[in-house]
Amino acid sequence: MKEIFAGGGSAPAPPAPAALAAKVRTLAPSMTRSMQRVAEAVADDPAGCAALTVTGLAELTGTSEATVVRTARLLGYPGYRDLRLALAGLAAQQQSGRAPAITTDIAVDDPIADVVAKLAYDEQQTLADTAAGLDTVQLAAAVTALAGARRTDVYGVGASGLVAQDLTQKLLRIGLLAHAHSDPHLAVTNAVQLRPGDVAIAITHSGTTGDVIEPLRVAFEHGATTVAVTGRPDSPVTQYADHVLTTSTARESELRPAAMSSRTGQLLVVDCLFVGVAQRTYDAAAPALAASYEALAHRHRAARRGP
Amino acid sequence: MKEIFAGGGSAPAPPAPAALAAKVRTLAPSMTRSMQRVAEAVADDPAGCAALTVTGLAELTGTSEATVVRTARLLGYPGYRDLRLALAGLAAQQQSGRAPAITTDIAVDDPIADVVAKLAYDEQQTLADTAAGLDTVQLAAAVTALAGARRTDVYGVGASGLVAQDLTQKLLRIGLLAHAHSDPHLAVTNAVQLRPGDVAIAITHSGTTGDVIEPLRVAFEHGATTVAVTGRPDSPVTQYADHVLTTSTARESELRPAAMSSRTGQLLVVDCLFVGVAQRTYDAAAPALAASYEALAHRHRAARRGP
DNA sequence: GCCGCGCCGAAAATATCTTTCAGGGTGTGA
DNA sequence: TCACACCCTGAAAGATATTTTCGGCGCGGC
Repeated sequence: MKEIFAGGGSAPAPPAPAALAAKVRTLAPSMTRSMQRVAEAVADDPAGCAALTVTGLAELTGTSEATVVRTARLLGYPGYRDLRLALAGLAAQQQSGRAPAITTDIAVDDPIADVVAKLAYDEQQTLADTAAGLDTVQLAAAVTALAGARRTDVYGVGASGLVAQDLTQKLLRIGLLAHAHSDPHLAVTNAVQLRPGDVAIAITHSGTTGDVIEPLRVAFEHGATTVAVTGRPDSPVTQYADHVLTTSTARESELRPAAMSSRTGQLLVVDCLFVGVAQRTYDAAAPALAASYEALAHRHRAARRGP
Repeated sequence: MKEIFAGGGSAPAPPAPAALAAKVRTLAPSMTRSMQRVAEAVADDPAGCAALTVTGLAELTGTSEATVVRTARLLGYPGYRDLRLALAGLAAQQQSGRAPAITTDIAVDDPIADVVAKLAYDEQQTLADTAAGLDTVQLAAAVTALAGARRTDVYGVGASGLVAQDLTQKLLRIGLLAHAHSDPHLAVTNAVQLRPGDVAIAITHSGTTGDVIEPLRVAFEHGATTVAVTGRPDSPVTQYADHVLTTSTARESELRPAAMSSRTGQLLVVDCLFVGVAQRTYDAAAPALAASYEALAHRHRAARRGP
């Protein structure tokens, strides 16, 4: 984190320290075939690849040096040299730290205890990857925009719609004006009302959901500050986003649809946004939170025991 | 050239992985003045040195490249390149080792990066705790009931309402008849329709939410199989629950409302239920999942590039 | 004071990494 | 169906980084 370059234009993208496996999964879909081979080799055996030179890795993956360098660039490093360094770090972490654990997928005949263990592990992994890959500069910018917004609209459909609602509920609790839209038509008609100083947030894992992109585009063109929460930082939705917050993409499969693991990462991002805003507006947020808690008290029955 | 084979027979010592600081101290007495300066710099700030080239490190220590290489050799590495790799690994290890220090609560003035780390850590903890505390027998029973249910009603209000909707969405996707109720009146009027063989699920963290307990009670009294997903296994809601699924309760505080961490555990339970049911009804669930995926395809825009 | 020993750094030699450029494949539009 | 354009891909040239070589210089012994 203390990297030398203070540089800093728009998106310097800090070289991932240990969020590499996550980044590979996140960016893999936007890679060409050859680059995917390289990325796969790297994610598969960080230690082994760290011991290889560009030429070695190129030969191993049956590609050329140029492709290896290109892949390193795509992953956010200045060149292969730095990727190799990060790889060595990752290898060390893996060796010393946690066990590789359960790498297998969920099978149809897995006992229920295994299902629990695998799902829990997977979601933990998603959280760790998302946290590691989250661009705190973008996050801070989004928080600032939210904290000062006149109103905030959040777009999401399907599973992401629930995440949108979750964010809205939280923001309302601290006194902010927020609304979640899952109806594409209403979303667009509302987006037209937005103006500079307002905030629009689109939540979509694939980044290609037209029903969510469209209102964000409208909001963007009306001058609102736009934020995209997506698992694909190069997807269409980011075209209209001032700030992009990337969630991790975990393995998915037949019994484990994308919606399941993506949701976990999205919720973490949403929580971060919420806490960030609550910090910024603490004087107003704290009493608002207390008040909303108080207001619900009478709807709870006394517990048999306990506090 | 020598990169490939570790060569052989009488290799005196494999490159130290992390025992570098110790090695420096051990070998320091046998070093020349210049080499000591290099070794000291390396032991002092592995991360910083890993970012430097031979020339950079030589300048930093006021020595020459040759000396740096000689030092690397003395420490047991083939050359500076490999020392640097080990250094990067060491730095990564040190950094990750520092991570568990985030046991403290989120403060108002925490930098955003800390917020992300703390939230992620907390939610991971919640997942681990929930997975560990989940009664697989109860879970299996609930899955069996769900898989054979004529219809399923899920009750939840507030943040838990979103979890209820999440479960409903999933069950619908695999062809089960499910409905989420967050309106207490409608929930009760629907609960009256339930009969043996049907399933009712109540989701409430505190276990004391009257709006959720009431419909579950009605369902229970009408002979439906009832399930409670709650953080308090001894709370009122469990009175009317045939099966109780316990979620973990993480720390909460002013800036971290209960809704945030409880939701994570609830979603894990919901995911487990879903996967469990999908396993049991695989022959019907798999094509249903595929179909729902297919149905959405045309609502996605093409990504900028693809595999 | 002279000599030998070995540490030290500048510069050459080599390996490694990066960039450039042109060939080839793929999908698209006519 | 054919032609076009785009973009992936790898070979080789160009730039950096690392390693080796070699001669100077200080230090202690005689």
